[in-house]
Amino acid sequence: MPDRNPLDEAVVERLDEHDLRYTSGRRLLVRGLRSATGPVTLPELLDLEPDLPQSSAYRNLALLEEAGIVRRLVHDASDHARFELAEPLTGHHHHLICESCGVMVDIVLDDDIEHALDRSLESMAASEGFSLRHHNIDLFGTCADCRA
Amino acid sequence: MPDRNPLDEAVVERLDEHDLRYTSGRRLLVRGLRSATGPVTLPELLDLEPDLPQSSAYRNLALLEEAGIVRRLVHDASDHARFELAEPLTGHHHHLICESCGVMVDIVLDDDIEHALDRSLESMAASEGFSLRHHNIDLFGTCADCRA
DNA sequence: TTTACTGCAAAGGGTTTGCAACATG
DNA sequence: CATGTTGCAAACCCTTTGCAGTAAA
Repeated sequence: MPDRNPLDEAVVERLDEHDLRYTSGRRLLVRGLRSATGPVTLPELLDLEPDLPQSSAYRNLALLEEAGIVRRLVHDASDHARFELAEPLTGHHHHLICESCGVMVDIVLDDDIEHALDRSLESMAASEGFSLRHHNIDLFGTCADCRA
Repeated sequence: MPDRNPLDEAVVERLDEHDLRYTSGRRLLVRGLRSATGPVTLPELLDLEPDLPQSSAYRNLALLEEAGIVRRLVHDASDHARFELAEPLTGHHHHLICESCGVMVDIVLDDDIEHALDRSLESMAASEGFSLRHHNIDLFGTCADCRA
């Protein structure tokens, strides 16, 4: 098995834990997701990797999500779900979303803001009786192209 | 028209601006949304207000959204969209979501955290060429009932 | 009385699944 | 070879819409 890189290693490890094989279709999915600059819809993914049949792509994205390799997102303005590689493989980040064209871009906040926020969110959750697992921040606005 | 309260006044004002009437079905929707402790799905709303027919409820929620009275949310874990009264009528807030049962609860953050965050998010957006309109924070965890 | 609105039933459309053939380890 | 996986096509299910009748201002 040539061409192994750190991301593939991590993917294979998670696949093994779930008795899943790293088939050619799953390789294409991972390659397509990695080549994107943010979460992509299924049509966008099929456009990046045209050899993927739709039903297998959906089926494998669901399996990869269960294995902790993929994260599925839904965004109010789009009919399609969006997919990205999971944070353990890519690092904690948030999303900037253009309300005009729907494009989604990854962003990373300063550590000190993240920490201050974590503390505040933790206490809010506790006061409602929740145990907190993680948080999302979505920023909505208009991208440079759509304002041009 | 008796029984007007401040919320109804604000609703009527927005309806008028959009040439929409405050019909009995729309009153039931607003009453149902107001009685909930967080965003609700359509089945939940029909359960709160059983006299609402499904198609009219969906149709009116869409119109009320256009009029700035209702906000529609989609949440990864649920097949159904969720609806709440829009922030101009209720105030800025975020959501705490139970990953086990799907329930959504409104929360309000401290002003100083909101302001620090606003500044940070604004500069992130600007560095990507976006003009920022608003932000969402979703907290995911497990509610007290589901941990019991 | 004009125009918006209602509710039923049927269609729409992204996503999921049954099944028989195929690949992987 | 035993078991996971594929891809087509059909089903699913939340949501939307056409239409003929009704209610609001």
